[in-house]
Amino acid sequence: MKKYLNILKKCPLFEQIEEENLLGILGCLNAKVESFDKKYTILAEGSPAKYIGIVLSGSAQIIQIDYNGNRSILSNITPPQVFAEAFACAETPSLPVSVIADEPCEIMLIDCRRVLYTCGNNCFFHQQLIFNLMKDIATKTILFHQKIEITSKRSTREKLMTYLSLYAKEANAPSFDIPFDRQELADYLEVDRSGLSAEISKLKREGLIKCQKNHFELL
Amino acid sequence: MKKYLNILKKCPLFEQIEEENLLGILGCLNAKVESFDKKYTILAEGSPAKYIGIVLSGSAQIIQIDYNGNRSILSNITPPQVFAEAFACAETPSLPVSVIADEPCEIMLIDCRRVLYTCGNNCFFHQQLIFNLMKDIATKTILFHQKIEITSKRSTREKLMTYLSLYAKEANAPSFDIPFDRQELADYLEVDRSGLSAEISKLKREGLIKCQKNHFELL
DNA sequence: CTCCTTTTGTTGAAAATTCAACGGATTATT
DNA sequence: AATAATCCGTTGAATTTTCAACAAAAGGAG
Repeated sequence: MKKYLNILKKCPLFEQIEEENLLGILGCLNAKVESFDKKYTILAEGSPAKYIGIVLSGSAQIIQIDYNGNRSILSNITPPQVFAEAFACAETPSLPVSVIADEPCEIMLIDCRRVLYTCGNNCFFHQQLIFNLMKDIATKTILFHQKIEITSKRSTREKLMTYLSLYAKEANAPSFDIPFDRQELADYLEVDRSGLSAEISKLKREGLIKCQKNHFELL
Repeated sequence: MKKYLNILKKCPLFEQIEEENLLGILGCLNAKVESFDKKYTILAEGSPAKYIGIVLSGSAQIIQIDYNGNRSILSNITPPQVFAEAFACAETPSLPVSVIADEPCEIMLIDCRRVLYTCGNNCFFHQQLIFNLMKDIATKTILFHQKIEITSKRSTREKLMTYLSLYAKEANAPSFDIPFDRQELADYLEVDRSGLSAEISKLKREGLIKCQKNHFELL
């Protein structure tokens, strides 16, 4: 566990918690670490929503696949972000999404009941964890609002430009790398891939953006 | 305040709080009640995100209007639901949405700092409120997932059927009233109103649904 | 370095959505 | 009860998106 401390102390779940207490807390929470290769399923849709996940290395995606096989990407998560926490905390019986390794990654899994309910020991830290979870879930809600703002646009062009503008604002720079390849970006924006490629080319020709692979620049 | 107790004791924010303590807590939170006529703005986009709202009577809508004037409806809220709590708890500087009265309504507004931070008095209840907020925001996140699941479908028909199916599941009945008129439903599904009307007619002709105004039945 | 796989851009045709406009129906107002 | 305002379904044209197929480019494996 020790080698993960540098990541974990930056994790929103452990905000305001002293580093020297962290190892003890992890023990009390019965935290486990697992490794996953690229494309492997970390948490499967339909399985019990009892775990709070933390990305320690690599990256993962939250996805949903409908009965037609269409993939929808809800978000991309990187260290030291938390995932699946809302489902666990809302005590949803089963997960409505899958979490997939986007590259080889190490994931910490914590049974949410260990976080939400006290265990009888000296659990001074529970209140802080619950407060942190509340903040974290609230922040995620904001991100979902952004995704809805993006996908509520009616055209591929507007969806893309809204996404890029928000990303630039977040990155605080007009030039940045996005965490998606073309198909993934299409699945995030909820549009057709070939149409998206065509629209990117058009925006380039019009001199509104520059783009090479997943590097974009707003002009 | 007394006349609102019956609603407030059912409010997710006050879960597990004894009714006899509620009035005192409301005082400590400095809760205010305001009335709004239909179509009036309860909280405006861009204003500081400091209030947690509770619908005491009537109903309200969370909406977003883009630079083209297109309205997007994020959700419809009825008593005793809470709103704007995620923005307040995430300490977002300003609201990215507006809250509008959908019919005449009474709204309780609470400054979120009174909830999140202790005031020096006998604030035994803060921990419970924070726990309740966490649960409530987590539940809202699930609802956003549902909205994304609906709007990620590529056709008006699929969006509508997904919406109706989820609504029927929620209502636990094949027949139900939705809280939207046609234009509002279109703005929730993120589609064109006239196209939506046409699609509803088509589904009726095909015998897949029955519908009169805002009453729907899945066949 | 070569072969194989995956990703990406392009194209054209089919299908769907949007848009504007209109009339009928319903609801609210005076 | 009459009038005004709003809501709703329909239509056809214009625009967009989707879909399928293909070839070029990039990346990975041996």
